Amino acid sequence: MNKQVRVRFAPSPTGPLHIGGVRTALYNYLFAKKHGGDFLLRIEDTDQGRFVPGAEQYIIDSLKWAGIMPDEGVGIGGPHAPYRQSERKEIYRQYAEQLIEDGYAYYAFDTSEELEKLRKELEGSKASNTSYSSHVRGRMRNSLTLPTEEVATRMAAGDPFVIRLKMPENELVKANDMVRERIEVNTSTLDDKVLFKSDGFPTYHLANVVDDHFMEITHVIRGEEWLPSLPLHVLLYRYLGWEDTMPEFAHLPLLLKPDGKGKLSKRDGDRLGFPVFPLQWKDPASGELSTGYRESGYFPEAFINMLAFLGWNPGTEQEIFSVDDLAEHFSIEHVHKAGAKFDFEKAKWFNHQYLIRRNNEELAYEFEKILQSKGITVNFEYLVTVVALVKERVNFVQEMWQQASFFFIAPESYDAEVVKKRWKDNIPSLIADVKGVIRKIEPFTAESFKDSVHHFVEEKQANMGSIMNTLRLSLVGGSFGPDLPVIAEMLGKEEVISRIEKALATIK
RNA sequence: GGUCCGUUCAUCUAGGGGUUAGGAUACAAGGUUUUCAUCCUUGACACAGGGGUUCGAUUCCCCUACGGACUACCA
Repeated sequence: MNKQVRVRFAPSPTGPLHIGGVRTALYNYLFAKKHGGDFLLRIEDTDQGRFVPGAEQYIIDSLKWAGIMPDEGVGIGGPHAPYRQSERKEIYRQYAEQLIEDGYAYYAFDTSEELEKLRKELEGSKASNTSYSSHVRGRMRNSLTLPTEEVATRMAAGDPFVIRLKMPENELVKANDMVRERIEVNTSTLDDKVLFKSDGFPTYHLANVVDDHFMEITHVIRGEEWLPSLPLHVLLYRYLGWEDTMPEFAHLPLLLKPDGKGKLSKRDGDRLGFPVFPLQWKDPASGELSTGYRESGYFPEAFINMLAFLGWNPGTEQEIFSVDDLAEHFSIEHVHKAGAKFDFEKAKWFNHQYLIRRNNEELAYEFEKILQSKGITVNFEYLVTVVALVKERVNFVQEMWQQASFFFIAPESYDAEVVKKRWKDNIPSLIADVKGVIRKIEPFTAESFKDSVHHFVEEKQANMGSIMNTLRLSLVGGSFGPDLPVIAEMLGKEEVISRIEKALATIK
């Protein structure tokens, strides 16, 4: 039975998508592409209380930026529309009711106070199962304990109720996980999960199973936080009569904090100074702004490549993969079992790798935008040459400014350390002499500049290092940058002379 | 507390009953670059611990430790 592969990414619009979510989406996408299947985006907005305006659009925009385009789903449509669970609300209740009819679920009328009381009592006891379960359901207020008439009366009166799964006692549920293989759990350790809430919405567990079934999902690839509820989901498929078409499951390792322990969170990004979101996000409630990978200068391809390697590897030593390459080589078998600590240094390295592979025109185009924002306009050909000279030295396009600003404007100041180290007492007169030599160079090229300076140094029996480095200091303002003769040629004779004069007049 | 999952260099990871335990990032040293960066070479750095099974265990099993997730009318 070679069914068409169909996978889904099903986030909740409760805030900005964090990079762990993007990775989950990515793995789903890669799996679908690898198998020629479909990747769908479903929005799980069954919790009205946690709904955050803008979060859904943020998810869509993030996926788009990352190049993870769904084949169907919210914002796209498709044969199983709608893909937003709030718009599918009417579908779920009948399945919850069906479970009750078949004896697998029941109505519960317990108030939150009663539930709170139960929780306190159970936590204080030595009970191995401290939840609403088969051990206690017999003494709670539900359709299993209440007389049939009272249940009917309550229902007719519109009393609030939930529908809970009647978790069987002492049954071994066997489930398979593509990453971890066999998982076995005794149902006595599980609880009677709420499937249908008193506000008329299903919980994740019900909605997820119903939707995955009707949307013909073949593989559920999701975060490891769902592993504990896998047995419940398996039971749900079984009780709903869908076990023969139940999808396969793969639970992905979590993304952990770079330092210390625990799941990666927004706070870590703030604390350690790196983005945890793909795109910038402004919290609608607090107005707080969080930066994103896009705004930090990451190429989406580099971001994706970096993310792909957090928990997966190709089994070879290749590390640079385009999205298409990833799709071709991806396999669940190579997903690591343990959580991955996020390594920001490696993320930067990935971006550098993509940056140096980009063609100069494209980079020049990006860099031009930054220059324009600083009020600098410059010949594009010149810019392409500058980019070619500095691209190896930066991780991000915006870093080109600090590496190349001297190509556009004369240094405003001179690196104090370099001045201290190089600008000795004999330098000003030597540099003034070099200036005279430079003035005579014709034509003014990197080659002729180099030859003239060499010749000068020999004649004066001066120290080459001190001349070149002080010239560099004069032209760029510090001890960095590409080959000095090349810089000189780019700048042109007049500019070089003027910068030397400025340095002579300014330093010390 | 309970349930489940996990544990190879600092980090991401490969491997897998017999290996000099491999690669990448970061780090260090040297070379190249008369600067810086790149680049090249080299270096240091790991199988959590204890029991088994076995001729042999880092690899398989058990226990412990540690870490994580879950334990809501949240997903």
